[in-house]
Amino acid sequence: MTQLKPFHHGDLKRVLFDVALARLDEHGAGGVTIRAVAKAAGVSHGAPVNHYKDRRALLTAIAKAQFDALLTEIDSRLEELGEDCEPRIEIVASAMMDFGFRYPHRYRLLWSADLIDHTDAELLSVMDRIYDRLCTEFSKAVPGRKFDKDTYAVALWSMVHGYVDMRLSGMFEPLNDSISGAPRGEAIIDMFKGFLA
Amino acid sequence: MTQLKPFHHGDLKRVLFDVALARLDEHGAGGVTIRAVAKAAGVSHGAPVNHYKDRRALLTAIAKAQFDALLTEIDSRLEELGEDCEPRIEIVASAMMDFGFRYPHRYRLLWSADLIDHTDAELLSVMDRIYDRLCTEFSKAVPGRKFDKDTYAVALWSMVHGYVDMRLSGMFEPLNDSISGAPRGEAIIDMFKGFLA
DNA sequence: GCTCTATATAGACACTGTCAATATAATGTC
DNA sequence: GACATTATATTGACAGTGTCTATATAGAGC
Repeated sequence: MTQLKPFHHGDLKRVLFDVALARLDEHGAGGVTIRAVAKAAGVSHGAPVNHYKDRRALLTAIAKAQFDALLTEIDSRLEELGEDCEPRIEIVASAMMDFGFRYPHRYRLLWSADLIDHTDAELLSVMDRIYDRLCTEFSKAVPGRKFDKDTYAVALWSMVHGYVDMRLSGMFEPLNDSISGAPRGEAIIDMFKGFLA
Repeated sequence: MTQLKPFHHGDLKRVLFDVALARLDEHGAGGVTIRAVAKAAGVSHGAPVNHYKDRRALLTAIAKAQFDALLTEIDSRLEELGEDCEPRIEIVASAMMDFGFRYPHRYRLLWSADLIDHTDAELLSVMDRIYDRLCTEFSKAVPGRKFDKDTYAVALWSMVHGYVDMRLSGMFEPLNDSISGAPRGEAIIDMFKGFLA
């Protein structure tokens, strides 16, 4: 029998994660404090340490889950598209962009070196897999070019990341006008694609 | 006569700025606390409020100064080069990149929406002037192209910013191997230039 | 001399992360 | 069953933080 308020929560790790993610979306990473999360989860401020050793570990876990979700989304879109070579690079790029504009605080967290641990092995692993998707598409799309596929992949990912990051800082144009920040975002991806054609 | 420790510091605003900048370079933005800066400046923790109304204002002032310095550097390099059209875009891009790799914490601060005020009029003004430099070069370099100069400017700035930002997160390759992060950075700029040729 | 303003101090408040000591629940072992 | 061990949660403390208040002093204007 589960009591109304058992001493052992049972699923606290998951609840802490969910609460932290909700607070991230609503208040930004600054709103994800150990004490606020614990309070929202209905436990004392000392409870979370049993599941996340410190705030950094909690935020890193959230970041990792976001990269996982992004990779899943990319693979899902790629699979849906089949092996038509040409538009596949756009798919990877626009999936990243869509994610950034849909979840600005989550996206910002992914690149906050002061908040998460960018040397975490699992985090690096999923980032590498995303990077591999880009490289794979480029090695198919531009076989005999001046620069190697890594340069193309780095350039495109950099461009997409830089665009999202600067837009989230209010640069170029306000975010409100379109949820996906599409017009200019699509334009620069088109431009990049055009360069390869 | 200046006493050894006069009540009125006389130049506290400047000292606070300098101390804060030094702490930023050494410890990152997290090390720039009002109390630590006040202590290093030899005043009480309540003194800074007379010169910077809160921590955000202090960090925003520092950010503004960095953009000013970057613009000055860009203009200096452009002037040195003369009106040869072709390599001027590279100059703007590499000046940004050099700044980012030389002063990682300063660069990171420029895009920390939670730490500085990106609606500050003076800040926006100097950012606009940097953006204008890019646009000017593109309007000279690519007169009759498929995309307007803003798209090129946004794309290049995004690419450069994204590359620096991700490298500062440890992405792609370690920062240690070269202070300027040059090889891949030069490659992606070359690639962009090549697209326009 | 005086007043007014700018500037600095000191203390308080409500937060924060993290650690240590303690208490309780759950699990494994006999 | 009883007992020891481990996992989990509570509570309190500590050193920080930004920011607000009340207070004190310096300097400038008259």
